[in-house]
Amino acid sequence: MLDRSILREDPEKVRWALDVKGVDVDFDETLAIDEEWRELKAKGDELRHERNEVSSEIGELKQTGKEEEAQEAIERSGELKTELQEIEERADELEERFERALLELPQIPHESVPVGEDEADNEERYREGFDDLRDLPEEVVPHYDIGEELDLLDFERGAKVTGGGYQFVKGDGARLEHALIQFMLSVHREQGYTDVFPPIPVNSASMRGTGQLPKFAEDAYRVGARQDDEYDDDDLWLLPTAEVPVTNMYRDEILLDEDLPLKHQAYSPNFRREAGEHGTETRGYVRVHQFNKVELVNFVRPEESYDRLEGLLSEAEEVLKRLELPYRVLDMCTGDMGFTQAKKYDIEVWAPGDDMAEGPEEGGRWLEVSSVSNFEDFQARRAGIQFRPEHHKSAQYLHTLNGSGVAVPRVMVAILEYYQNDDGSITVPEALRPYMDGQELIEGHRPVGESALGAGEGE
RNA sequence: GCCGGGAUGGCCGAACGGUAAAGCGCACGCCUGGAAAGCGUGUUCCCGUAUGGGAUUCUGGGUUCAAAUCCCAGUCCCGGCGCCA
Repeated sequence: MLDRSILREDPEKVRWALDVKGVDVDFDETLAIDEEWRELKAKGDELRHERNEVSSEIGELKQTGKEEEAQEAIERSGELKTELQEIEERADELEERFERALLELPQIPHESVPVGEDEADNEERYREGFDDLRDLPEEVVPHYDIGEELDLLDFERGAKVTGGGYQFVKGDGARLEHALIQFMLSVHREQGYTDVFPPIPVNSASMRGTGQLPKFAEDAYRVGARQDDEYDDDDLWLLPTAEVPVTNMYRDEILLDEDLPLKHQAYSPNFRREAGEHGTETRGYVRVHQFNKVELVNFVRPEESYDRLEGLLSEAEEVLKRLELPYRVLDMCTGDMGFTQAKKYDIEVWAPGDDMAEGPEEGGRWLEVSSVSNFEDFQARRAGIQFRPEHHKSAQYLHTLNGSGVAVPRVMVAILEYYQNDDGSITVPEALRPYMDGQELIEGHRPVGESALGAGEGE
């Protein structure tokens, strides 16, 4: 949420943000609402002042036994009440509209962000890990095929048990995923993160605090209600990212200066409806309705947030470096950045299995595994998270940042493809072996059930 | 799930229909060679350049000229009973 004073003092800046982020709202109307509200508010305050005076007069008159005069004053008070009601009703309505409009204004991008329309305008900052690539098989088999061949991924049964977009990860695949999670958590623990195991359902107030609501209701799963039912603050949703519970952990609180910077990491499943995403990327373990992620959340002093953004980026990168997976880092442009962010980097890992037009020269494709963002005080203001710079001073909004400690499934994809061997087995990255009882190779399993027979995979 | 009690500033805590005490903490000022103590002022949000005004006792409704206070609904906390990995 933007500070309302910025709308009054520098509306052009807001207009610019709307333009470069490609957000379409009637900003002039919002300004007009604010103006009219202030007028009514002043008038209402005046009437209320009068009424307060009359009211305390009544108190005095009653106590000194002047019943008649008191009666007169009571009548006068009644008149004021009617008048007030009219004005305040109108003012309340305007304020509500203003608040709602305020929630739909996006964060203003930082001056260092490249201006652009869509992903084509993102700027690549650098690549890592391409100098010393592994020897790959002639044809790298895409993860969804090799995952099924080795019986590590099972999309059909996931669809049977739950629905399309859900999957079973099995055997060594499941072990690999567990290992990845534990590995990430310990890397970040070394970097000074405190572990948090968050609740999975979160209420609407939390979803609003981090910016998922009201604009993105259709992307999240409702709990105990129909998707399109109206919702209030206490209604529940399945978390789309652990950012929601972890950031909102301190909602409506004031932290102490010595608490900062505060670094939390949270492993959780994430639930996304991916509404309207059909046709693009529905295959495999890349865009699914439920996936695991280790999320990094930082609470910092405002003047430190941009340094911390760089720190957060390298903390997230560390995971890929230690896994020796090639990747690149993008500076996201204004149009591709998202509603809540002031600046954002994406980390994309190289998955060599599927050649795609947008991929690197080596073939394969890029997979976004992490977004590292600075929200400045946008979320803090929505969620009411403040800190006290010095014990005496008044509280001010802190800055929040977050980054995926990389999304687990897409790293699984990269491992299944990049660590693939000629004989169709998968080498376990060295960094993960301690988390898999020293296992070095994944050779797959014999599938269970007669449906596998026809595919030539059975006995 | 049922029954009972509760929610007031950064913290503690009074007022229990007449318009939100006191204390602690913290800051500023006075005092001091300096500090402590002491004294004074301040310490939520909104409108206003400002004098100033308004709002605010968990949230939302209601009763009343007037609600922290009474009534209804909800949320959370505490205690008891029940159920339960």
